Amino acid sequence: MPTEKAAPLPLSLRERRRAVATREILDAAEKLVTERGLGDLSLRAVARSLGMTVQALYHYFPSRDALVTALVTEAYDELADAVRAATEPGADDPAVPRLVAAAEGYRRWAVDHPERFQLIYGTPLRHYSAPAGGPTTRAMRRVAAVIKRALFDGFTPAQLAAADMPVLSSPLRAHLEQLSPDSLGDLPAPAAALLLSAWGQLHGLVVLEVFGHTSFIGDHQAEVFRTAMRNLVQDVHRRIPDVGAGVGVAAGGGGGEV
Amino acid sequence: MPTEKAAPLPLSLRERRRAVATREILDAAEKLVTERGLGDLSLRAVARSLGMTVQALYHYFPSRDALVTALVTEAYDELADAVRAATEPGADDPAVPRLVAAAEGYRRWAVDHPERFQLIYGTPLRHYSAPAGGPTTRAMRRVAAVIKRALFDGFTPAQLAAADMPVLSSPLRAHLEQLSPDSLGDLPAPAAALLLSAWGQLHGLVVLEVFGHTSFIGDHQAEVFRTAMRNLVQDVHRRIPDVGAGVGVAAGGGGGEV
DNA sequence: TGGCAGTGTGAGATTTTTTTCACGGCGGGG
DNA sequence: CCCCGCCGTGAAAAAAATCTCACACTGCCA
Repeated sequence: MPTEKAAPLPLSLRERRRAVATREILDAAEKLVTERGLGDLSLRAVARSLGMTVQALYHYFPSRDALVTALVTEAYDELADAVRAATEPGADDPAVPRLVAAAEGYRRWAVDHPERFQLIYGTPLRHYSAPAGGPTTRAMRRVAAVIKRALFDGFTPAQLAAADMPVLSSPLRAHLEQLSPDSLGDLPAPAAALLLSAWGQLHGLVVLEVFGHTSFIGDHQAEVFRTAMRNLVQDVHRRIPDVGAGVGVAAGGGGGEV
Repeated sequence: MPTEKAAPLPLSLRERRRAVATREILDAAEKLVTERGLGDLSLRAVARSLGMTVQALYHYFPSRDALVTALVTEAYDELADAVRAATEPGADDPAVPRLVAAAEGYRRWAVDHPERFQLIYGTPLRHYSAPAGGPTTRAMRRVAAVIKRALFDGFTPAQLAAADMPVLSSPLRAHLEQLSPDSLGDLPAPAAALLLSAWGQLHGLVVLEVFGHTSFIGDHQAEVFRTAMRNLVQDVHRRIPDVGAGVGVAAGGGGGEV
């Protein structure tokens, strides 16, 4: 519930009841999705599972798509929170690099909520497309921001600017550096490209697992993922120079400090 | 059409017509998917676009799911063919590493056929799940096999066995090496893990792009992808020792073999 | 040449979906 | 205190989906 903060506004009782009801509807929808699967998501089903009639829901959501949009947004937010929580200090073994912790938080949430992950990163709903520039887009960026922090916190802008990356074309450099600062705009172009690359690897393995394309690995998914992420950290550190004080980078050359 | 090979069997004319009709149905379905989107895929729609009635289709496919399975299988096969073709010698600039060529073939097919890619790697169809161990599974493995060849052809088993990877648990090693040889069973465990990692990165970037999560990159998707893949090749080569010629790790600088 | 299998149509049963409209009760704010 | 608005139900419109059953034509195989 990241949406309740410092709001001691004199909420009318009416509004409180409305908020509660809305919350119940969303919870029912999420429960329905996790239990019966994405294919059975419909206003009717949600209403049934609440013991209400379909028409009542229209007092809370103007259309089915609005409900879906709310669900998608919440899923993004929960994913972002999960990753953030996983990277918080003391959350885990401090010997684990931040990026690995973040990646495992990402994967953990995905395998714990496969349907909702598919809701976000698949396209499982007929005739639904997220409103352009809507809340889902913003929530999406929030996830990216969390990953960005997990990847780059602890590095100086100078280090990032000197990342060892192939030469990028100047149009691309310009485009990347002109983006909104709350997405990737505050990064030097090579660092932005590096982030995309890392996110790609992270996301790719999770997607393959959640969508069942690596089932032949059996019970060892977690271990495979972890080794891949350790390698990723190594590779990233090899590309970011150690000007001045290198903290975590000892891990880079060594790979040793298991 | 990878399914027609050395089959001068005395096909009955009846059977020929049947084959043609089946082919037409599949083509119509694919056209429909690419033009109207995945949400509108249904037997009725396919029938309409062929000027036939729904019931006739049941003479060719016993159910909607059977048709979908055929579509999925064909999509896998086409993807595999596209990757294979991209890696064939002379297909492209020989200075481009094989893995990069394969990756770009993979991406190319995905962005050229986004709906069919989503059909494979998303879950866009209500109440459809592929038959376990069915043709889709085999077609899936074919894709993996092509990528495996693109990654590892040119390396000796000794090199692969000596890949610089974190220590894998012995259960995992055992599991990986006991897999069927036509998937990953013929690889040393570290190489198998490396393949999964590389496939993950490759797939992840493509998925993010095709599903619209990196639209902020605009027209530069291809360039971002290409640099990421070049880095991937570098990283892979850094992990596979160059027994004999000592070029390997110098490649850190030597991404230069452009 | 005779019959049957293959191929198509017509009609329909059944289910499900989203969404709108009209109406009733209850409670809270002016 | 009273009225307006919120919240819920009942009924129904409109559309679309899969799949079955009975029937007709046609051309191929024996």
